[in-house]
Amino acid sequence: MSRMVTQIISTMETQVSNGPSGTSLPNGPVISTNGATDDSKTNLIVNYLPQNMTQEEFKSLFGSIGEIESCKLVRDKITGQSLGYGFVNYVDPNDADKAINTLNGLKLQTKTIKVSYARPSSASIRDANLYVSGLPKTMTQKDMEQLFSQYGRIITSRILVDQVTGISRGVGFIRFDKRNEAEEAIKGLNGQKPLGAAEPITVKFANNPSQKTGQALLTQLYQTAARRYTGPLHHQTQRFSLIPPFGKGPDPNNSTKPILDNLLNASYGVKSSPSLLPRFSPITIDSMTSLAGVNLTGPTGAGWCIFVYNLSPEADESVLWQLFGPFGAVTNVKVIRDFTTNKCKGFGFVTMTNYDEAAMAIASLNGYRLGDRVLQVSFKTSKQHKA
DNA sequence: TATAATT
Repeated sequence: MSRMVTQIISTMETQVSNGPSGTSLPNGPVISTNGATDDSKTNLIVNYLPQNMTQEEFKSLFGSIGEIESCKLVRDKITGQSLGYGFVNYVDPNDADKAINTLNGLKLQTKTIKVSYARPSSASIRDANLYVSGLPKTMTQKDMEQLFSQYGRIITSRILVDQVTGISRGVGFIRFDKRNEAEEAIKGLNGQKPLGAAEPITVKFANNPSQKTGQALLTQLYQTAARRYTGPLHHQTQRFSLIPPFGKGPDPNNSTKPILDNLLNASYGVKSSPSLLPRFSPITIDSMTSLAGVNLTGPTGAGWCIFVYNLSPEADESVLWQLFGPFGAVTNVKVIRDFTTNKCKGFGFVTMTNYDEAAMAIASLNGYRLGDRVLQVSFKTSKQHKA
């Protein structure tokens, strides 16, 4: 089980822009002559969202750009689990454009989200994802795209690499715009040797990632349950009580602990965080919070409120998302602005769901140099509240 | 030899 956690595969992906089609208007919803609304310039698809991100967090993140007409985090119909992508339809096409420019590539926990225009929904674009294996280890993502591009428009491509060495694992994925393009690629390339390759490649339709093995689903259950608990870290394993499918010995608590430790450590999101981060140390975090957090407001409803001081007058919400997003679930960010000038008054607030992630963010970002300023970051206290 | 891309 713990092996599955360490098996996270690092990948590279081309960011393909799905440009909106049709003529462009400066503002407002586009109404075609038949009365149907054309949302091609306002509707976005967001991919590679963290597994634990909620609909509320999703809305909060994209709502910080502009007024949203509608948004939806897509979930598995049966399990209710996030499928890792969603849609945001803005009122104003300019905000959709702004969202792509400011949020595409944003790092959230272990993910780098992708924000692009949604293609018009249709049956012809479904099931157009191919799984490719037996690729020469020297073949790059560009090489692979070049090979497949003769069969149609490529939406995404990816070659899986060993996380430690960075060397290609010889397998990858190609998503075409249309299913029939994917079919043609299979006909043309399955069993063929790429230019100069020793072995033929296998090209077939990819399995649907939502069709998981029982064990993978159980892992996911554990992750979800573990992240929901927001107490101090050293209490986490002893308070945790999801046992039956995992316990092999007479004391399921003991046999479960190492698994949980792995899952919890994997959930800190430290790996993808800025290089300035110190190594994770539960003792440091705990002593810091117990000494400095005398007047902690605590997890009031939504989560743990963090006070961020010494932001520049130009700071905006996206800065706070970028700073705190890598550490875990962020439910809300707010930059406090002067009423008349609309400039940041030098501080803001961030709400995070989980105590351990909030503590990690504070430990890492307090004293962080942002431009020519040094940030002060702490749990919000009642004293600061009055100020 | 397996990633969360169409509501």
